Amino acid sequence: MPNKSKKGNNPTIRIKDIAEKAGVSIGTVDRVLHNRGEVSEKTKKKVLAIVKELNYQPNLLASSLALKKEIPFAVLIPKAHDDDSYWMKPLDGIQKAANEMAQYGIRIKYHFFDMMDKSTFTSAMEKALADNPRGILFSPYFTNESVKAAELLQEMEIPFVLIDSNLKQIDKLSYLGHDAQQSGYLAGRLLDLCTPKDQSVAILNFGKETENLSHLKRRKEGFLTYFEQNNPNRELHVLKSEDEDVEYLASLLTPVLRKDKMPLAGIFVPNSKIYRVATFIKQYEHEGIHLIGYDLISKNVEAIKGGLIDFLVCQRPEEQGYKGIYTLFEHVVARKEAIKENFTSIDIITRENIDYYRFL
Amino acid sequence: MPNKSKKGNNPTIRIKDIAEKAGVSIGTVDRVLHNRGEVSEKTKKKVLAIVKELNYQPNLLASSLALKKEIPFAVLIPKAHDDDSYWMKPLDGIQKAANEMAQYGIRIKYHFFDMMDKSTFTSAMEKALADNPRGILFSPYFTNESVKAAELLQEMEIPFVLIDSNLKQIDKLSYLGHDAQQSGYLAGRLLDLCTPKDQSVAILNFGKETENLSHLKRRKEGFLTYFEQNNPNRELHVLKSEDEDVEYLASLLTPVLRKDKMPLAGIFVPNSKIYRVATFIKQYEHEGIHLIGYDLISKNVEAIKGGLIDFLVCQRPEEQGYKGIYTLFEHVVARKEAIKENFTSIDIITRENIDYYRFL
DNA sequence: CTGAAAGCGCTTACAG
DNA sequence: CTGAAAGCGCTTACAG
Repeated sequence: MPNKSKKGNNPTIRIKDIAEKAGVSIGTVDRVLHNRGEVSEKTKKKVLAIVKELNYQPNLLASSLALKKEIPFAVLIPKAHDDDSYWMKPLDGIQKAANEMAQYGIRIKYHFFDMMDKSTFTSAMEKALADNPRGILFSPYFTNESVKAAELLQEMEIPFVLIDSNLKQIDKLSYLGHDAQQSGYLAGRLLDLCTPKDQSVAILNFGKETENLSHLKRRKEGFLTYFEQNNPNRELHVLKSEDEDVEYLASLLTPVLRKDKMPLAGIFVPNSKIYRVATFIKQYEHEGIHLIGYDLISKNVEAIKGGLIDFLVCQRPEEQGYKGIYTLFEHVVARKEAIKENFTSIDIITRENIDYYRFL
Repeated sequence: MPNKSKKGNNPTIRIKDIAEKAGVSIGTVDRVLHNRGEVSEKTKKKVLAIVKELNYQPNLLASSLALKKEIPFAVLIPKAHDDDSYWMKPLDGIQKAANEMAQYGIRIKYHFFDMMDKSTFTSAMEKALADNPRGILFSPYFTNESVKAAELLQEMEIPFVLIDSNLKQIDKLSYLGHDAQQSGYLAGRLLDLCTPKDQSVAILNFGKETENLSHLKRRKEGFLTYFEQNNPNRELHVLKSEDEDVEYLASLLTPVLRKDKMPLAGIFVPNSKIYRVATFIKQYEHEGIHLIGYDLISKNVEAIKGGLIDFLVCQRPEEQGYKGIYTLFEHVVARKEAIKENFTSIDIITRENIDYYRFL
């Protein structure tokens, strides 16, 4: 008997329709659909054939309503030191997704680890697993520990997504984040574009950097590769600062500025610390030197609005968090395929478009 | 009696809980919640007080399931001339949203109008209204006709969102699109940044332009304002091309190139036609002139990848479509507040980040 | 191995 | 003006 649903012109197929067509009860159809066993091979085949023929699509609303059961997810990301911390941003996206999916029973348990202490990651992962989560989102900040954790998750058949940095060799549900090498390459191009070709440029790494190291390395590689390929004659300074202190920066950068010979026209910092350089530039009145850095933390926002920074490369951290949870949700609830390497856009932010840059 | 839901630690409030607390039936609670009348003032007040006290949040899943009714939306946008047309992009976003919301009963009827014929817009709007849509998304391409339509919709109390261009004076549910003026301002800044200060730049409008005119005007204003405010001494050519033909472009641009005096260093086209200039640059071997334009149509993508275009400003057309439908959905189904002027990000695309630029 | 029944939270037509 | 009941599509515990 055709379904009398008011919805749609071509009527929606319900398990009831399948049951009738197969001459079984809806309970049996459900057992087949969810592989709950206790069905003879014969009826199973029959039901599956009809499911396919009618192109049955389960009604997620009805399913979630009837299940009325929590789906626990775990999130493991670095602890944000303050409200301005980079790690607040993925968290915002995760929470937005959590709110939207609460109706479907998704419950998220957060576990924050200390970026200075590997053991906190491992113990956080243990705690997370104790809840028997149906999915995990984590940032593989400590590579070795993360690989181990990932292998364990594979064994336990718990799907997981990675954000911020990737574990290339690991088979995850999805990676959400930048192609770090390419973002460095882009930074090279931007700096090349806005500085005279006969002046030098510098890349400056902060030694006390607590961010993921493989990230920084790849950004630097990309930056250097750009100049190798496109402007090999450009003089390049590769600098490392042990300290974020302005006086220290001055002692490091002043020799390189050499206004007479090949003056320094631009500086690239492959992480969110570019605002330190901006402070130096301002205090020592070196305005005119072009600065490129990463991430929209508020000190950088201030510096870009003040005209001290030209470009900030942004990796959509909120989107990484949001899509990460969404990917888990789609996999677990809707049983959809996920994209393995879901690189987020490499966004270019200037003083002119920053006020319009937002995540949903 | 507390609810025994397995979900959540603080139990979800159901209408049943409210009914019990108020000493009425769930039918009465529903009548109050949906203002269906036929309830005494006294019980109404009592119920509303409890709703507020318990912070009741309706379960959208159950509601949609029980309603089992179509929610018709109408979409009115310009007809895409071919698959490469700009107008395919908002359509993609609209369709993505439509798919996600189909479970909730959202049904979308599309009405495409001809950008060369105002009357097709008016008749499309009439057809759209004949279906009694619960919400409308449209692009106010023809300003006068759109204002009239908007006023009619207000009268009929049909919520509507605008995409692509805005009707500032009209009270819509939401506008999704660029701040056109600011995007032109950004283009000015980018061109200024990548060209030597002692060379000239040009803005080129295509006269046969069929895109929304107010858009173009504001982009141009923004561009000119940038130079007024930041580099008033820069020589600026304001050009208008009656033809997209390369030979015509050559006759127009060659006099301006003046390699001897103040050579032309960059050209800005405030719409998607920048690829025509790229073709001219290539054919006449003027490589080295910086080009900035709009929109990721495939001819522009090709030119930016070939290194002929430096920057494309992108207005996230897919996102405009997606969020437009989502806003209608939230308003109609979830009764949420919408943001009136929801400017989309002004994205900067280069050869280096274009392959990573994607919409969900 | 299979079916009938109750229930998820909300909506609505009907009886009073 | 109000309540009891049936139903949306799916899930599950129980009886056979």
